[in-house]
Amino acid sequence: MNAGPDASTPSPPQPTRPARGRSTRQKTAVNRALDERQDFVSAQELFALLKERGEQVSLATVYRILQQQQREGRVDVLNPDDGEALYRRCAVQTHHHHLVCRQCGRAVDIEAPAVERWTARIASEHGFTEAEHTVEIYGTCPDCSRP
Amino acid sequence: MNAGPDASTPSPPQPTRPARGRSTRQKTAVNRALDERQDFVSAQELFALLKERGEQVSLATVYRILQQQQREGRVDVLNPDDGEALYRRCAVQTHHHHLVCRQCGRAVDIEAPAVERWTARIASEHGFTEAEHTVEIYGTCPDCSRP
DNA sequence: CTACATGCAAAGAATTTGCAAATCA
DNA sequence: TGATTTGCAAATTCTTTGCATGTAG
Repeated sequence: MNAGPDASTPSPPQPTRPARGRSTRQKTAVNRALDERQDFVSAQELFALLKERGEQVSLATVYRILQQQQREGRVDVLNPDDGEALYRRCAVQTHHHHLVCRQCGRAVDIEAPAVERWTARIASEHGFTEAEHTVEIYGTCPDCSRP
Repeated sequence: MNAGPDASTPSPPQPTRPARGRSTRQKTAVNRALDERQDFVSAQELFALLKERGEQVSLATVYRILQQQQREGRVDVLNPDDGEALYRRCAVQTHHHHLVCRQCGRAVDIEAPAVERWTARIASEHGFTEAEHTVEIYGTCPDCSRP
């Protein structure tokens, strides 16, 4: 997507694209859950969470809403090795990375212009074009490592 | 990129465990294919490739061999967004990253001590322990971008 | 009213697993 | 021989889709 990591771009005053489509009970519920729990969660977890809470939203709809928001750039997505995608409503809308807790999904947004520049340089040095990159750090957060 | 014998490296943590288990026709075939085609391929592609070539190996076995080698640290695995894991026999056995062509799977090994240090620092600054990271660069290689 | 949203169940895909038969050492 | 390996098919998981019905605007 982002072909030229341009860290020097001044934060554009265009935060969240206005939510598309109609406003429905389901979207509201999903959004509320995402806003409250600002940790990475899987679609299935989110679904369980909503159900537990009494909200009636089908799993398919959760997936649909999630991918719609992904398209709109309103949620960040992670693809860990274990085959379950993780979603999160991020504070920052600009390109950034994450330091994620494996246990609870809690995450810290990381911005690192130096890394952006580095990846761009590596790619161009090897003649690769349209470079994108993936940089995520996984660990155990202070709370979860406390015995 | 340069992964050559580094005499100055302090005793490297024994990465290449001797191939385990028995040697079989199937393992030989899979290994040969992996060694020849040193690009990232999915299990399914590898399976098709072997079949095409006349080698008789079942898909399940390809998966089993691949995950065994992964455990042994003999292949690197990538988890792109599109849900298919990609495997590759790497020249380097030490920790490194990749610059991968989206089209053909061709990859360049990248070593970047600075990035390693950076991720470790970020994690510890936030009190995260047992930090690991994912750093991959995707792009279009010179050959594939040629019209 | 009518295009978009949702629910449900079925479909898909990638990967794993149970188990009997084949095979390497 | 005897423990591994393999093949095959069935099972699992996460995710997507088809279609009839519901509903926001």
